[in-house]
Amino acid sequence: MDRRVSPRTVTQKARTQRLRTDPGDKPPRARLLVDERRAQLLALGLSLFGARSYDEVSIDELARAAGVSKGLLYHYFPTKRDLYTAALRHAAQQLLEETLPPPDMLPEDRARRGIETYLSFAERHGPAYVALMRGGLGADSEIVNILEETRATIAQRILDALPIGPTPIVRAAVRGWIGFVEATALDWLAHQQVERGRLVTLLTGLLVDVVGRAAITI
Amino acid sequence: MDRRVSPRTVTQKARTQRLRTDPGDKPPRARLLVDERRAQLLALGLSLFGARSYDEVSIDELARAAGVSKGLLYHYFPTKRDLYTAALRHAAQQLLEETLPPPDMLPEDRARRGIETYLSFAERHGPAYVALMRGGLGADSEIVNILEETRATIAQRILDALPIGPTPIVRAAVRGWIGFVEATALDWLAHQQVERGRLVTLLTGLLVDVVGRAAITI
DNA sequence: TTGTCTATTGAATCCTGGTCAATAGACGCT
DNA sequence: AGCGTCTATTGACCAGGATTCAATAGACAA
Repeated sequence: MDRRVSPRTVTQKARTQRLRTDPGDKPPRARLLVDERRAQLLALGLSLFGARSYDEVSIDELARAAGVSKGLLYHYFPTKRDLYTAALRHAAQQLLEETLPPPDMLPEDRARRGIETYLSFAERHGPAYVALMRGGLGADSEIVNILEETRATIAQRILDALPIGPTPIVRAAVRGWIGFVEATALDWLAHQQVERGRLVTLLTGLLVDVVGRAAITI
Repeated sequence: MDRRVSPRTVTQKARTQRLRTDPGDKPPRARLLVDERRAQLLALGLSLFGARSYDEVSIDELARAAGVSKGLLYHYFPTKRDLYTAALRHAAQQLLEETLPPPDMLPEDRARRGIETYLSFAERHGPAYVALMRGGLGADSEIVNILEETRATIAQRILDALPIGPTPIVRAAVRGWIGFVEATALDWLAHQQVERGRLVTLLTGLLVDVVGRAAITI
């Protein structure tokens, strides 16, 4: 990936005609603030990577959809993978922010609120949520880590609220419960066969079951 | 991907020298039966794609590892993705075969046996199992389908054994439980912090909890 | 031995990820 | 207003990996 490109022999004529291919047909360059442009590209990346798999979305397509050149994409993100990673990380951070319950709630209400806001996020950010969930499916360690760190944060919120200390099996059970939540959330997004409130009730009740079961599993 | 290649202008000299670059250094062509060759390529694909991510494994590398030409790979599988897909499908079929409990068992014992054989498969086929679960970066719909069909088959085995009819929420709960199993299986493979029998007991007990909870969730 | 079928090959082609020199937008200063 | 500076933006170019394709050789039957 660190390619040594051969020196370019640029003729005098090519030099003067560079970037001047029929300028009459092109809109003028639109220069944005760095933050604005970066945010635009992240949102677009999430949108496209949420709808199709990573290698189905080419840099060319991303550039066309954003109305910019490929070179600009590389100005902001060193590689296509970096854009993908940044977009997923952005979605993960949003998810964690939006699912953090108020600290003055009772633990039982916090769990329910957390699950409610989780499903709400999944619904409002449909493709971005799917991209995040599927991104973690890859074997690329950096991207798996984004999702695993997100899960670990959520797990820690749960463990912090438990009246018992976290044994390995309780940790594993909480991790499994998060897998349960993700599977039902994706199933729910895809099929919409269960009413949301009912799903929240199921997930909340199951958290208690899971922890209880794990605590007594010898 | 359906590329129209321009007609090749092959000189008379190039035509007679085709496939004749220093034949003294090459082993003779080894022609295999179609089934044998295909099975070889699937096993190799699973091995390599299980160890590294999809786009880290090139067609060149696959060909070299198999001791064949790139052209042969394309003779058997239309694209690199098709080889990948076929390999995953093969792993999924193996998983379903090896986790099917004997039909004359009691339902409770079937569930435990199913879970035991599932974890056993995950352990024995480590990287292949992980590849199946992770499917590749932002897995495309065909690959997601392989995994979803596998899960649906497992879910149907569970639902068939239930004394109650499957309402949408029971279906969702069973789907969630499968998510739970997968999450804990992957966690267990990665960290080995819980003894396997204990995990089996947890998962078996939780299946009862999950179904019971779903049945009463109004 | 000859003919036929097709698995196998390696060179050629193309597309996508990435590079890079030139340019133009934006701003500050005189 | 004009000039200088910085850098976002561009489009042509490049290389490697995915794919194509015409030629060849292995295997079998007559």
